[in-house]
Amino acid sequence: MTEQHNENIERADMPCISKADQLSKHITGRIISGQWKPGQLMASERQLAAEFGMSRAMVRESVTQLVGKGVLQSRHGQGTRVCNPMAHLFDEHFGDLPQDSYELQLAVLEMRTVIDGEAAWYFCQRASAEEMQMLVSEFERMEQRRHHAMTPLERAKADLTFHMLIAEHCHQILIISLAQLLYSKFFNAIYGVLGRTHRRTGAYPPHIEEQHRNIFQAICSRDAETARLAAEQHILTTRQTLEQLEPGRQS
Amino acid sequence: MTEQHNENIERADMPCISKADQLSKHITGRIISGQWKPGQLMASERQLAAEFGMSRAMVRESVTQLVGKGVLQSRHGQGTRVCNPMAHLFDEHFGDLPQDSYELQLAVLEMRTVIDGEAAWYFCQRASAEEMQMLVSEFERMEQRRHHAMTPLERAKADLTFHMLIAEHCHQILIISLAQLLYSKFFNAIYGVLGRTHRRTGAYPPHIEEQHRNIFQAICSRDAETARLAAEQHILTTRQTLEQLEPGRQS
DNA sequence: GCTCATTCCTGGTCAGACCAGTACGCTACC
DNA sequence: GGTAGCGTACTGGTCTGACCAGGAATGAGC
Repeated sequence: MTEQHNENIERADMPCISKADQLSKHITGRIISGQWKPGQLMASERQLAAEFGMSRAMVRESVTQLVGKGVLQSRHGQGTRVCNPMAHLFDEHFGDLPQDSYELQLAVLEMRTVIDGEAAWYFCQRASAEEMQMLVSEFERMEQRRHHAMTPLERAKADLTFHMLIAEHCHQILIISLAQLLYSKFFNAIYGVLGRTHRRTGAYPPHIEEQHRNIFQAICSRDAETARLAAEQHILTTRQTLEQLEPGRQS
Repeated sequence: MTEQHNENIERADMPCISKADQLSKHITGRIISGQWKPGQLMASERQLAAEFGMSRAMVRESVTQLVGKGVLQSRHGQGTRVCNPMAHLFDEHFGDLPQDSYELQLAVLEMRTVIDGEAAWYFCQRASAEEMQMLVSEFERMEQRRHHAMTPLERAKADLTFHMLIAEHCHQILIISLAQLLYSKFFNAIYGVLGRTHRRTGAYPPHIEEQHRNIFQAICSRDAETARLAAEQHILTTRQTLEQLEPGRQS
């Protein structure tokens, strides 16, 4: 019986699946599962060949397939990277928007509400112990630098690091992809508000650190729902800060 | 000046174009130009490698790319074929239509008007001397068998051969692709009328041979416009034959 | 502290071999 | 004469090991 079954399965599956195809599926799986992230440098062809017990020729064939599909991108002398599957759509729709438009900043905050909330939620559910430890270390580093004088750009980069660390390790391909695109393409739209607040008040918005700590603590206790709420609240407060900076434009 | 130009061209083009990519473009070009037809078996990887002066590995990489794009299809032990670029669309829209429906037969004749007309036109313009000679030979063979008794199926196949010979060598990828699909998918819809006429009258529609000769002679003199008209007239008369077979359904 | 050359790693390319399907022609049997 | 069976000569699939060329990191020399 069992043998019969196996035979059928083999008959149905084997005839068309070459080794290269198998590898392609495996790689795609790793990407979809978030194990390999967009932008990440893959292991070299030689390493992959060793890891999967096949020749480099087969790895190359598989990589060629995936490059053709826009999943991977290889560069001579540099390596092969995972492409961001959302990049194309993102560029298409948000191509060359002016970064300083008020409406764009609101729209970006709208998106951040979803992305940062989900990122915190998935991080709680899926991050490994090592990844959690990375977050702890990063947070401690931020706390230490808390009272040092920082330029708006430094401050923005520190904030970016915190949020991206959560997103990058949330093991959810969609969130990772979108977070990368949002934070890189709209860096100015996101962090311009920091500079403007600093210029007017001589300090950064006061809620940031406390809310970061709220997110951090919820994540530390793996409380996904609380983490999501804390992340959403963080964006909400940021929105209020933005609205106070542009008082005439509130609806 | 010229050197400068070359440099610029190289700078713009070279950096990203690998040998495999070059071959892919070359192969695609041959297909688009009608030099390699859909369904045709390509030269083997070893032959291509020799022809293009590169290693088989590069040919394989190129073929892998094109298989990924659905341009080629390779089968172990058999070879690599050019795919019909219209097959997907065609299947999508005309999936499992009943072959005997009157409306379908009319629709198919409508399409044949365009396809056979254009095929004849392009054949006049683009066929090589060898291809013209092939048509002459085929036509002479048909003339010889003219008075032999033929079953409807044999008769249909002879007709198919004549029309496909023109289409296959018209050097127009779109026409070749569509003709292949139309004549293979709708063989019954196209040639059912032959059998029915034969059953009712004991003979085949009398106009066919004369009109084939008209098409043939126009093509022989490379008179593209006349050839197109002759082909269109052929389909028109076939349509009238069909309508006479189904007298109650004329609109 | 910066520049430049070395070095190592990457993908790109090649040659040659063998395995595993498929097609085709030949042979031998019915 | 026709057909089943077999062998051969192809095809793509896979492996090995080598070398070239581009990029990045490192360290020596200025």
